[in-house]
Amino acid sequence: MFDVFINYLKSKFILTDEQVTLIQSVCHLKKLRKRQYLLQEGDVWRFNAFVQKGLVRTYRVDDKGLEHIIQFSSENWWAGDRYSYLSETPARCNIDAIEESEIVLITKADYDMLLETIPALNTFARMLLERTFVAAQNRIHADISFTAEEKYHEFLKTHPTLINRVPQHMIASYLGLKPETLSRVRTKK
Amino acid sequence: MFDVFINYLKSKFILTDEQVTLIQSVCHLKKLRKRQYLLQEGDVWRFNAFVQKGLVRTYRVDDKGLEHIIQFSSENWWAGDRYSYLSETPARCNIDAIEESEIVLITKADYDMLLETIPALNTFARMLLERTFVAAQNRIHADISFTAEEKYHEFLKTHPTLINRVPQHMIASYLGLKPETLSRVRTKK
DNA sequence: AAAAAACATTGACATTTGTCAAGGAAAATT
DNA sequence: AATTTTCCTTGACAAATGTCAATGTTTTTT
Repeated sequence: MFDVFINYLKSKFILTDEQVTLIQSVCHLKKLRKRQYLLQEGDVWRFNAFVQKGLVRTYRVDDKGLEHIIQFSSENWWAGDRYSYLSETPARCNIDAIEESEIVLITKADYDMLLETIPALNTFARMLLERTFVAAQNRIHADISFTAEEKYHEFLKTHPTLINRVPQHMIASYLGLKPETLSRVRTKK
Repeated sequence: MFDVFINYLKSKFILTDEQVTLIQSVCHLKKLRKRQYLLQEGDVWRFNAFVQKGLVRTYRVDDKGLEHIIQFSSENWWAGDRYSYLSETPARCNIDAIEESEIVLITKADYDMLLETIPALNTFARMLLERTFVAAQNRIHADISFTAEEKYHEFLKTHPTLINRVPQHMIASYLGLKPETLSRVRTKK
């Protein structure tokens, strides 16, 4: 049931059988249909969420009703609204499924317990956060430096597997472009 | 000599006198003149750097020689190229002083030792990283969603103290705008 | 105090990107 | 298989932002 998740963890650091059992005991499986919300704006996000299968998006909606995609999370990635999680305030993000998905949820209390009990998980979690931050800074760099065309090619490089799974207008949203602009950028080359 | 740094740490968590002494024993003070490099592209970044006084910028230079500012770090903030630090590869960022500055440097080896020796520092470092990541995501959101004018007002809100210390063309660079555009945005209101 | 360098503003114009509307293709649903 | 919905593309035009050049100001250096 949590095989993908456990294998992911095992590929990152060493786990004893007891630790595996402990982790599994706090995991909850959530299945999402396409378009189903994992988190809706206004609710507090209280989990660590790992995508075992499928693809979800994290996005915000502005005053004009436009969606702006902050992140895609496919298999073996994490999803969530870290701000809501840390501050325990209502989320400004929505998360929903682009494809039918399978998510492993662990509550904050359980996750903190795991961090304390399993030192290797703690170390891994920090490394993951560090790398995630580096990726975020690279994206900022692209956002402030690149033209529409360069942004698109950067996306192809950094997310090669997503191109065929994510509708183009969502890639445009992620890049801060209008769908028409992305369409033109793509045909130009 | 490291008073500002030690007071910063003490304001974040409790430190014993021995821990203070230990920390001080691995700190190095670096004074920067205006425009002096703290890190130059191509060198490997090997430190944790805390700004005690002054103001530095982290930026990248593109093919056309244009500078794109990733981050400003003033008193009581950190600076560095985390990617270079983690991967021990040549930095793509430059860091230099906007004002005469005073930086506390701790090497990676010493910093890791501190993390292991002082559990409260470890916890604090993770919390700091988490909050920094949230801030980075908020900036991404602004970059992909806002108009030039909105970006500027967001900057006023999130960095109120920097407006009078950072030349406008650098704020423009941070926001991904041209200096002329920022100038026009400012006078329009 | 004078000279030099860096900085900000403005105008005229170019380019990029966005907007709106329409049509057709692809995918999901019935 | 038919229908509906979502998605992508295209054209004509609008708006936002960038480019270039000139000028005056401020700040830094000498």
